[in-house]
Amino acid sequence: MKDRKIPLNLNCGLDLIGEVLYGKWKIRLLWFISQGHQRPSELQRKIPDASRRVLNIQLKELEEHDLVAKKIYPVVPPKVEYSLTAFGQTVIPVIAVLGNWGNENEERLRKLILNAQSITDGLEDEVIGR
Amino acid sequence: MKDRKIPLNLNCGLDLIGEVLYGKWKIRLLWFISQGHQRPSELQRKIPDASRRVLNIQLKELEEHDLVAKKIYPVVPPKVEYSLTAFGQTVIPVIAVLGNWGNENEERLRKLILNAQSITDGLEDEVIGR
DNA sequence: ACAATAGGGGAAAAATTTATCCCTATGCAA
DNA sequence: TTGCATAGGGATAAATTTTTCCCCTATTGT
Repeated sequence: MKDRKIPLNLNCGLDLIGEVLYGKWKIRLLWFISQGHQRPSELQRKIPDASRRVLNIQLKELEEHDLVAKKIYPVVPPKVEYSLTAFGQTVIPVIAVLGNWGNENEERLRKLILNAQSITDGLEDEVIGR
Repeated sequence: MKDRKIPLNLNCGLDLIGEVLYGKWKIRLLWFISQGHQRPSELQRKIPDASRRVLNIQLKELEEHDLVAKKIYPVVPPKVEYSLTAFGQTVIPVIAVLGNWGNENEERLRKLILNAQSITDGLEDEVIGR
């Protein structure tokens, strides 16, 4: 989150949760941390499609938003562990609800998404009274 | 959603729901439609910070993902109404969970977010005198 | 004739987010 | 000695998303 030209909306609960959860990998980071995968290298292996850099950045944002805590052990090679804060733990059930909906509708969603990707000519809009 | 250079992940439920709900205004669009605000101009008034263009685009994506249905009445001036599909209705409780968490933690989130912003923006040191 | 209305869409610019590349440091194993 | 694992960061490029600007439809009312 850099200097913004476009101001944030923080009007309602949806804006607020959006602000802390929006980010390509954040939800997954929270999820994997809640599953006990706490070290950066572990998280990287769990989320191989993300670059190391972005994971660091998003972890730092999660930390700034007090959803995760970071513990640095002063050893060499470095050792770091992330854990959920008490506050962070309260968001896990919310994430679970998201994931459940996705899982329950897995096949359908997969089809719809892939289909939408390939459609350029668009759907036939339903026209009333023609 | 144009041609992508970076492939989608559609591995788990979280990926899938992310794919259909990701978009700055989509969740709000679904929410307001579920509240009975169905016409584009109404939605625009409800979400004045979004450009008309993006709302159209995101509505079209929601339509392609079968979360909303669009009815075009062949009258002049044009009349259009969006409504949730049966499938779309199943995602409303999920959105409600998000919103509730945000509302329950409203004050805290607001502080955390504004605070994090000023960290990365670099706090202007208060200059005494000058 | 012309504005107002209600809805759309193309092109390009701006904003934002992610990815890529290269660098730091230490200790251990081959 | 080289390579690997650990963690992190700066600079820059690329990808993606959103905004801005301008144009279009067709009818009704002034």
